[in-house]
Amino acid sequence: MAESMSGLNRSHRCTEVVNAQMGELVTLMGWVNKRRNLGSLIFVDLRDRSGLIQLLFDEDNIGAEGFEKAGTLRNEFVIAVRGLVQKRGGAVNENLVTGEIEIKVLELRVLSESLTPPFPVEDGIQTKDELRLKYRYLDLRRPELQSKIMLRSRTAQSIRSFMTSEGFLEIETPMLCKSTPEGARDYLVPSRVHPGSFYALPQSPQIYKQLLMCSGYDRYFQIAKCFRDEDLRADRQPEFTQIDMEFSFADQNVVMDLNERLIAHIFKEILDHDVELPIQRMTWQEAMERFGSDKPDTRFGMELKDLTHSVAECGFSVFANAVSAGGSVRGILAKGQAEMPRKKIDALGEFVKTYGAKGLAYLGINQDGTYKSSFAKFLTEEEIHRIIDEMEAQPGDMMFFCADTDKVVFASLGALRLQLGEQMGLIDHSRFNFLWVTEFPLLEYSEEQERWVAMHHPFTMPLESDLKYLDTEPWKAHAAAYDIVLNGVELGGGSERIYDPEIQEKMFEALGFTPEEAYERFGFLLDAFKYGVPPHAGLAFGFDRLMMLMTGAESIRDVIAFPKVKDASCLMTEAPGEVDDKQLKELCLKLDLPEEEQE
RNA sequence: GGCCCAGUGGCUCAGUUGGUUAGAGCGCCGCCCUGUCACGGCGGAGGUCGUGAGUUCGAGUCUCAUCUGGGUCGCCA
Repeated sequence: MAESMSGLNRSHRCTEVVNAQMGELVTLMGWVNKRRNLGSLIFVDLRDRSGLIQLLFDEDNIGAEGFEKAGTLRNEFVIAVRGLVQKRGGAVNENLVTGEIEIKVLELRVLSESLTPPFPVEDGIQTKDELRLKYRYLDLRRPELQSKIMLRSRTAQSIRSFMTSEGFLEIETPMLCKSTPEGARDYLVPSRVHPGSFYALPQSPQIYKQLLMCSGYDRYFQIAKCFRDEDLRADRQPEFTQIDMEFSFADQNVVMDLNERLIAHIFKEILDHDVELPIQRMTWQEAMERFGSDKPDTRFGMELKDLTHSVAECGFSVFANAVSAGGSVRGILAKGQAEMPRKKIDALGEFVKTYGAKGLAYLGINQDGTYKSSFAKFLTEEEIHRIIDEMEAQPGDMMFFCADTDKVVFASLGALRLQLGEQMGLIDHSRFNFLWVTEFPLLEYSEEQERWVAMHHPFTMPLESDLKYLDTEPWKAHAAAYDIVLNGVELGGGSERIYDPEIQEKMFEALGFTPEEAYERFGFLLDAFKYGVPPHAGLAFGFDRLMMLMTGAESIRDVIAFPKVKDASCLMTEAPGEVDDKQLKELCLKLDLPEEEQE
């Protein structure tokens, strides 16, 4: 039976008691983490979000009735105790902040009992995600998760105070927005008042923040919820949080400088880690050529080498054909891996196939100077030597090569590099390597839509030097767009924005919108640009990803209080769920489910 | 949508070439225990092996389908 806490006021959190006086009377409330019943002496570890403290129950202090009640305590009961702070009678527990003290309990109230939890509420459990997520409220009691969620809160606070001190205003933007045709799939919300019409949940506050610049707010930020109806990954949730910001009268250097200082501020304040400024910059082209990725992990080398010209005429037709088809041949060097067993090489070959590669050529140099290779037999000794020279390989080294279009070669070798870097233990996991990747292409070709789409978003300013391409060859243009990368994870991205309606209209044209379509979708923005708009630029961080990296979490789920699973459902609430006919009718909606999903 | 991995008491796992009554640790329940902190001791309960078909004299084990969760490619302005 639950008892009332009436008349008691919590005086401390558990670990805050270390600051109390010996002999002081304290009132604590929390969860039973563990009990140790020695017969006529009962120890209980009391837990709250601050940590643990040991409670001591014996009949002399709490009386017969109280002692009997203490005997009924079980894990996860919520209790309140009044008692005296004292030095432990037994050994000190070095593992606890409160290891030298304990509470001699004078009064116990059981505020709430608990069933036996379905998994242990403690760190280091191996319980399946499925069960943890169903009982998320229990999982969130575990110290390792609590520390991540609390770190997230402190980080948000740190961001707010920094941004505010830099003259940014925190302004909220709508959750019910207009659906945009570009970018990710929208989550739609039907309108009751406008039957047949839908709101969309924001993929980002992009347009609103640009309008705030039009309105003269100058420096805006928001810790904003965003929604994208796309498939999940270990670092991707359908609803997520961005640190979103926009600057007026600023170019990309202003944005990058402020964000470097923001990052340094957060890492110092929250992790006591010094971020070396300025953060290294690299163009998109350089990132692709050196690392095969637009988000390079710069914690280790093993960079790609371009062999296209060296092998263009060689006797291995796979290489020669790729080159004559306009593609490239590139390789990476795995130091000291010449002994790699065939089975492992084959596994790596299968691995790169998932990135579109048709195969993986390899060339190892044995210590005795002989070769272990899938293709050396097609080459002259001279051709082999040229490759070895270009790769800077030594006896004992292994080389891997990929020949295809640049897109496939970069994707395959970029992924292979990460895989090998991890397998060979080249990655120092204690490091935080930041990197700016700049000058992204303005457009990229969408095979699915059979047209050019904006790589960043349609409001991204082309580089001034590339404006000349807009009318005739827009795919050649690069953008004043930049991503910030941490340890190979895309943390955030931003750009200078178009503020000239003429350029914006050309951009829409390049994307294949007729002026009418562009006006239909973004007329309000184009109109706004006609009434005096400051040059502006901005950036948005993935807050969840930042927290994931700052806490060392393996999954983004560990830094989100109530995450969704792979199919975007919630195992705890079982959202999404069906709604009743009355609700549908009110919205003038009728279901038209595919055959196999009907009962 | 494709590919890969996993699913055995509450939890984590073991389970041999298919062969008696499916085991262990932790947890749980009961009794005992005055300095424990992975408390200890004694005893006990608890499993249609994710689900459904199939092969077989016989299936936790083999086959197929399916469900659930994870990872990944596509997708993610």
